[in-house]
Amino acid sequence: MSRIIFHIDVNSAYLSWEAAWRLQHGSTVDLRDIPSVIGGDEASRHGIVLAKSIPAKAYNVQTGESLYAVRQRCPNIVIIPPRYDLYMQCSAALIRLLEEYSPIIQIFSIDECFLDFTCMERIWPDPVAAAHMIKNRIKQELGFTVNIGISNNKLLAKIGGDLKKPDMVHTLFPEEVPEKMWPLPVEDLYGIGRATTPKLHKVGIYTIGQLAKADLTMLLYYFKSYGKVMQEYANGIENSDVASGGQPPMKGIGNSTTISHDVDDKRDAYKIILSLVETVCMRLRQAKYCARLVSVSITSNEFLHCSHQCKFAAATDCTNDIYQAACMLFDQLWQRQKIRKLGVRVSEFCGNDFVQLSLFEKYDEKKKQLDTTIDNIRMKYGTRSVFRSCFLHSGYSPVSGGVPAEDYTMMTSIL
DNA sequence: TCTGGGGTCCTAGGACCC
DNA sequence: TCTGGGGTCCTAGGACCC
Repeated sequence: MSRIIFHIDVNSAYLSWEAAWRLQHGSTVDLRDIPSVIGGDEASRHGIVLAKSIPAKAYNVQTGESLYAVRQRCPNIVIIPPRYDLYMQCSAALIRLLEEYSPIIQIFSIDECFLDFTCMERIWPDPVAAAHMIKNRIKQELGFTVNIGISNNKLLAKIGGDLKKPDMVHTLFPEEVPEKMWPLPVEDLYGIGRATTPKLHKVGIYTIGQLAKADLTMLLYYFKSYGKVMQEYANGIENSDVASGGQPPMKGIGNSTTISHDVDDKRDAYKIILSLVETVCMRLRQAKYCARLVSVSITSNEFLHCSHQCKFAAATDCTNDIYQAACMLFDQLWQRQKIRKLGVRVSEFCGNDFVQLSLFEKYDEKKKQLDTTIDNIRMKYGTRSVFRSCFLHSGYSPVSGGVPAEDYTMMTSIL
């Protein structure tokens, strides 16, 4: 039996949520009606566009573009700082509403999800009418608009939902693919990004239709096994389930930060690394994992990127152990280049409910207790309530990097 | 480009082993 | 040694997504 899959996507999510909040709190201006963006703080070198209004789109404002460049073209642009806690709440409210329509929902990112509508046809025989009803309820009750794409699989539902925005319902069933999807530029296909697009152009493929009908031997020659996947996608072939059974286990936890000024002093770098390790380890312990692999990455002021990793003999969740490892990795990696951004990431998880005693290290119950105590204090009184003295008057934050909220997981790259 | 931060997956090349 | 072939693991980097 063929399935009915919805893809629900909040239009310009961050901006819509901020706009809706402001209207609900007495503002007379709807940010969605004027050239506006959600953007980071330029003074601390976080100045990029995170979301844009449709009037801003008329100035060709791109997500990820620098605010400086945007202001050159559009001097009257309104720039609003991001508020992630608001976005979490809006996202959660959206999911709660959608749960009234199907128990099978896959949260794909903070502003996107898939909903399996297959068995709902008895209650709502017309899925398109149901999608309109859902869309309109979201608009009325939550104050923001969504696009809903409908098809038999997640890939087509997602591409269909993107056809025309905002506040629209689209179908993209397999029989509609030649007419609705094949004329689109090839970069509109899920999985085709900045690097692959020019390569496809080079072999004469500009539209999804051309990719769908291209010679497979040629695709395999230029793109290896990915050539086959791309061609299947271009033909609308994809059959993964809407994965609603809880979130898939996390594979890694990482935090990184762009520093407000270039760093060329090792002691400064160590402080930033510690602040990142603090966040990473708190999240690690919260998830009840221990990690075996630690990796450190550096982005230079020239945007050159490098990374280095090492493995523990036994997995750990101890801030101090991971900090020591990260510093060693940094020493081995750093060639005295000016540092713009630093990152710390841990992976290769196992449960933390037992202690793997290494042959050569002594298990230290005190270290464990220290971490647990600090976690508890921070949970109760805030992340900045306890911190290491080296941060006093250092100008660096004792804890850096964001902590995604519990009830929302990042997307996975497999649909 | 005055270019963020959080993820996942894939691949090439080298080391090592049989 | 004028040096086979294949498997596995590890590492760094790159591609993609939101």
